[in-house]
Amino acid sequence: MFELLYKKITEKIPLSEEEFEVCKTLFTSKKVRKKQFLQQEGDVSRYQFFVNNGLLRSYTIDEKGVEHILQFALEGWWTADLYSFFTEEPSLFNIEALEDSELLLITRPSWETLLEKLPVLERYFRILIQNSLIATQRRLMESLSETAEKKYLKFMKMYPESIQRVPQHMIASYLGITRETLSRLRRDIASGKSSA
Amino acid sequence: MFELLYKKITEKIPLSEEEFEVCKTLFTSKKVRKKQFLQQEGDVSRYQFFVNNGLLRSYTIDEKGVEHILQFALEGWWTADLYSFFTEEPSLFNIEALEDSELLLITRPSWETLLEKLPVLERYFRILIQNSLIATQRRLMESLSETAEKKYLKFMKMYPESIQRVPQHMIASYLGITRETLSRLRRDIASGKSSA
DNA sequence: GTCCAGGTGTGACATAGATCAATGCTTTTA
DNA sequence: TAAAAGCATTGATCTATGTCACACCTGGAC
Repeated sequence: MFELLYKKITEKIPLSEEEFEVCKTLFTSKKVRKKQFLQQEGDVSRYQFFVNNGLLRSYTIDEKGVEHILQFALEGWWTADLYSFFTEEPSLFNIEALEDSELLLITRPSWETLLEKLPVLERYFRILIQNSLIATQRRLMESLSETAEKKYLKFMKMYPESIQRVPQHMIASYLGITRETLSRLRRDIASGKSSA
Repeated sequence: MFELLYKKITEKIPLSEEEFEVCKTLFTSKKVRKKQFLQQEGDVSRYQFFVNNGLLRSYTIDEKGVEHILQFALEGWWTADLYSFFTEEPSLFNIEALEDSELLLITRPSWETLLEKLPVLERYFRILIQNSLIATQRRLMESLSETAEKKYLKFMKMYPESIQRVPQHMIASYLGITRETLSRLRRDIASGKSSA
């Protein structure tokens, strides 16, 4: 149940098994089925989610009804709406299981307790968030400077596993293009007509 | 020299003046003139910068020679290329003063020392980076879903001070549009022809 | 087995924003 | 105080990508 989380934490910081026992008391586990929602737009975000196995996505819906995917979360990843989780303002994001998944959940009060009891985890979370910031900044710069095709090729390189497990129209939504455009540029890449 | 930094830190976490003395020994200060570079693409990023006063920008240049601005940094803000700073890989970013500025600089070794001596700062940096991540995620979602005009109007609301101090073509570059498009949409907004 | 929802592909057309080119400010610099 | 550099604006035109509409395929639900 907690092996993956322990592994992930100790990849970044040293933590004894005894210390880790505290974690076990503060998380709850949850199984969800494909298509199940963990959080919906308008709710206050009550949990941070750690994915033991399965696959989640978080996304917003704009005024025109178009979905925009912020993040896919695979095994070993965290996901949450940090803004809503910390401010208790209603969330703009939906979080949905794309596959049957097993998750670890932590509430805000438990999270505070966790950091009080194991202040060394401040460092773990700092590193985690820092890597997430670096990746998001890169994605932002690419979304401003690259063509649709280059963004797709980079995505394929960066997340080959997601390409297999996620429907194309969601990858399009993650990249900020329409499914039609993605379909066409895939055809061009396959036929060698593209710049790739 | 250090008042603003002390103020900013104690806004987020408690820190006595005695503890803060450690900081004073680990930062160096630097004055730069408008247009001066603090870091150039290809360099390994040696410092994190805290802006005491003045204004910096960090940006990349794509293959076509177009600039894309990642961040403006006003008084009280931090800026750095975190990826290069931590991995010692060459940076993709240029950091340049847009006004004469006074900065505090910290090197990687000093930063490590700082966190060893004052582990409570892990929390400060975690909160800082977390807020930066939340803002960057929002900017990314907006860049994928909003029109040029809406992005500009939101920018005006969010950073009215930057609008005054930064040339328009740089705001355009931050928003991911051309200076011509920004000029035109400003005209439309002013004349009331826009949706605003 | 049949039906239907979810997913993908593709053609015809529309459009937001980019590109190119020229003009006239204003500010810096020498 | 003149020249140069930086900046904003505007018109004409181009283009990558979006929009709309429809066809086809597949796998699970019944």
